[in-house]
Amino acid sequence: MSGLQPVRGTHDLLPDDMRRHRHVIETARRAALCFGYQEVATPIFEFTEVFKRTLGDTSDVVTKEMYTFTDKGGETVTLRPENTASVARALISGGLNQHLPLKYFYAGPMFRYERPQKGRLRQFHQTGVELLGVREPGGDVEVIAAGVEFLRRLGAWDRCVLELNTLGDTASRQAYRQVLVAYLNDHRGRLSKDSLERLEKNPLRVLDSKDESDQKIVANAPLSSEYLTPEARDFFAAVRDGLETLGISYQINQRLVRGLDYYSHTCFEITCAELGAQKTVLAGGRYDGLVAMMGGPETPGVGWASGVERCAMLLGETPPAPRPVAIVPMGANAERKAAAIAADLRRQDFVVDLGFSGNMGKRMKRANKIAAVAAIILGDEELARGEAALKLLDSGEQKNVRLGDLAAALAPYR
RNA sequence: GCGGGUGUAGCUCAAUUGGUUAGAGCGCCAGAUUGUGAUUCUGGAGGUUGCGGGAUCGUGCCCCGUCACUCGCCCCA
Repeated sequence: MSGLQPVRGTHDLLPDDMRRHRHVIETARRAALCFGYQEVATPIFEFTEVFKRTLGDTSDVVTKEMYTFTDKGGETVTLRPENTASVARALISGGLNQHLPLKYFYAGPMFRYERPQKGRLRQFHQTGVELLGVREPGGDVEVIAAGVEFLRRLGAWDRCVLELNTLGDTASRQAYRQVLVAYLNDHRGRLSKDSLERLEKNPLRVLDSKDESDQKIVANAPLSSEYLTPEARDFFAAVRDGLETLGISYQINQRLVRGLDYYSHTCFEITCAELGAQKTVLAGGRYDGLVAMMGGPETPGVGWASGVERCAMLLGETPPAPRPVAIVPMGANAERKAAAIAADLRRQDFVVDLGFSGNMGKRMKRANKIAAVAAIILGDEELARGEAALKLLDSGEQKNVRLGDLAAALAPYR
C-alpha cells in the first residue's frame, strides 16, 4: 500500500463509484425538474458569518465541524457545511425576493470536520431543493412529495420510512420549550451527561437521546403537540392531509427534532434502516425565519437535503458505462482511415474507442476489455473493396459492411 | 471529541501456540496465436506484512506509539 493517502474523510470517485454518484444526482435533478425546480449553484465557500449566524452558535456544525480559514485578503471564510444558508444568502444578494416564489434544486460537495464513518465523510455531497416565498402548507407537501418521488425513482422508497413532526411556530416552540425544560430539570439527577449538556444548549435534542435512562424520562415528558397554537395545529393538519391525498405514507415522530436552529413548523426525515447509524438519506423542513435572520426581507422557506453517498449505497446494480465501438486498424494506411471513420462516427454521437498502438490481437483484447459492442476491423483487403469487417463481440458474428453503411449497421447498438 | 475492532500482492483471503526463502484464487503482463477478442493452456511480474519504536537468539504474529479504515457514541445527509 502506498504512503500517499487522501485527506481523512475524503474519497476519490473512480468510474464505477462515479456512475453511481452521477445516477443519484441525475435522478434527483430530474425528479426536482418535474416539480418545476431549477438547478442553481452557489459557491462552495462563503463568509463564515453566513453559516455562523444561521445555524445557531451552539450547534455542533458551527462549534466543531466547520472548515474555516483566513484567506490572503484577511477574510474569514468557511467551506459550506450545508447549502440552505447559501441559497438564502444568494436570495438576498441578488434581490431575488422580487421573483418569489422560487423553486431551486442544487447538487454539490459539502464539508464538515467530523469523525468519518460509513455514510459520513468530511467531504460529502448533497442534492436538495428549496422552495422560497411560499407560506402555505401546500409548499411543505410539494417539497416532501419531490423528495419521495426522487427516492421512488431511485428504487429506494419502498425500503424507506418517512417520519414527520412539527416544531410549531415561534409561540408554540417557546411555550413547549419552557415546559420541557422545567420537566427535564425535575429529573436532572437521572439524565445522562450528554443530555445535561443538551438541556443547556438545545433541550429538544434530549427527546432524541439513545441513552436508556434518558428514554425512560422522555417517555413521560410533555408532548410538543399539546403546546401548539391553533394556527400551528391547523398548519400541520393541512400538511398531513396533503400527504394523505397524495398517498404518501408517513409516521408521526414527536421526538423528531432538527439540529439546525432555523427550522420551524414541519420537519421530516426519511431513513433507511439498512444503512446503520447514518441511516438518514433525506431530511428537511420549514425555515420561515431564516432569510430575515440573515438581514433579508421576511421570506418563508421549506426544503430538504439528501446525502448522495448514502443514496448511492442504496443502489443495487452499478449503472453500466456506455459500450463503445472499437476500431481495429491494421497497418499505417488503415490507421489513417480509422481516424477518419472514428471522427465521423463520433460526430454522430457513437462512443468510439481507437487504440494508440498494438497489433490486431492486442487491439481485439482491448476491445473486449472495455466491453465494446462491436469491432470495426480495417485491413488492406477490406479497404481495397471500400469495406470494413464488422464483428459483433457478444455473438462473434462477423460480416463485411461498406464504409458508408457503418453508421447504419451500428445504429441498433448505439 | 469519546469507546471497541481491523490493517499481509491491484482485489478477496491463507500462513501450525513466535521458528528457514510470506502463499493461493482472481486480476495484471507475456507466450501458444504476425488477420480475430471473450474460452483454454503455459510462463512471468508484483510484498519494507500501514508506518515508527521496543522486548526476543529469532516476529506477519508479542508490547508501545502513530496513521488509516471500520462499528458504536456525539452529531448529522
